[in-house]
Amino acid sequence: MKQVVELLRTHAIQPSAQRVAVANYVLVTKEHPTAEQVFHAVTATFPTLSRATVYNTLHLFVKKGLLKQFALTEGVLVFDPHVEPHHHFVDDETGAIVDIPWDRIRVEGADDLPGIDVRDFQVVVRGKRQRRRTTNKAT
Amino acid sequence: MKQVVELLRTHAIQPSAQRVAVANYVLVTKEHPTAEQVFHAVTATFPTLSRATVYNTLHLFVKKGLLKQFALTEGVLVFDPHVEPHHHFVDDETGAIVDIPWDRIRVEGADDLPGIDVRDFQVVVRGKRQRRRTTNKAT
DNA sequence: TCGAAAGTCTTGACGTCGTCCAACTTTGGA
DNA sequence: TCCAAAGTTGGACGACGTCAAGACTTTCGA
Repeated sequence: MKQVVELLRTHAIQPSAQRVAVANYVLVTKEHPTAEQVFHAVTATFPTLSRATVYNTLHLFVKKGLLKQFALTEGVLVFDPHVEPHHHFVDDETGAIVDIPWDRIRVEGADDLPGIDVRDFQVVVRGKRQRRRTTNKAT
Repeated sequence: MKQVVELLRTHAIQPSAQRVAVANYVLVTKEHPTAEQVFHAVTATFPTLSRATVYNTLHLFVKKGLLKQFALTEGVLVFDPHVEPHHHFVDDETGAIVDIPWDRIRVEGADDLPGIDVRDFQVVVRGKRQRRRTTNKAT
């Protein structure tokens, strides 16, 4: 709680009650929530929060570097508090998005493309999870 | 466009007038149009074509393997008649999507992830195009 | 030729996602 | 305290996409 306020301040963001509420959800989650998921999750405990404020706040956080924004699945933006470079796996069956550590995949040549100033890149892997072995958690 | 009719037939698709009209745009373009762009482009010459038919037709083409579908930029699906594996570059400034040949980037380890049946993967590169000399590169 | 069945298309309603704007409230500095 | 700036709200709006019902077409057998 306190550390979120500090975090906002160090990023030159006024820690209003609404922003702290959004931050406490979206900066802590391990999921990759959509804006609507953030809206529903936060209004559960902060009912007067408006949709516009959620969108304003998320965009502000992106601009300030607290979040990254992706469009990996069908037509909705997701937000990711994990801002260091990493790759993503998208489960075809559920749409779930899972982080893949940067070192797990080696990429050569992506930052050296003619005529392009590369800002960043990532590998997007699609497929399905194997449920048979390798799980100690039954679904 | 006889060859489009043939192409549809060989993919077990009834070549109705509407489908041929959509195919003549979306299977020929080098762009990565959204469904709405397809709708507007095709209705320009086929005014009675309905939105639902465009969506139905695009999904049918995807199911039959004539198109691929991506969600790379802000919240809209794009369709790509280039169905062989390749990578993509997204221009931050314009949102334009450009194909990158598969051989241009080498990726190791993406198809060997524990617990995942990989269907396909691609590298998504973001940045901006160099228009002239890049002296004034801020950030 | 006729009629039925299957396939295809259209209309219009609907839901979601996201933006915009004008009005209101809160904050912080002088 | 007062005022301006910053932040928030609700509602309207538009883009995107889906769905169901009915109409229209094509096919095909009798």
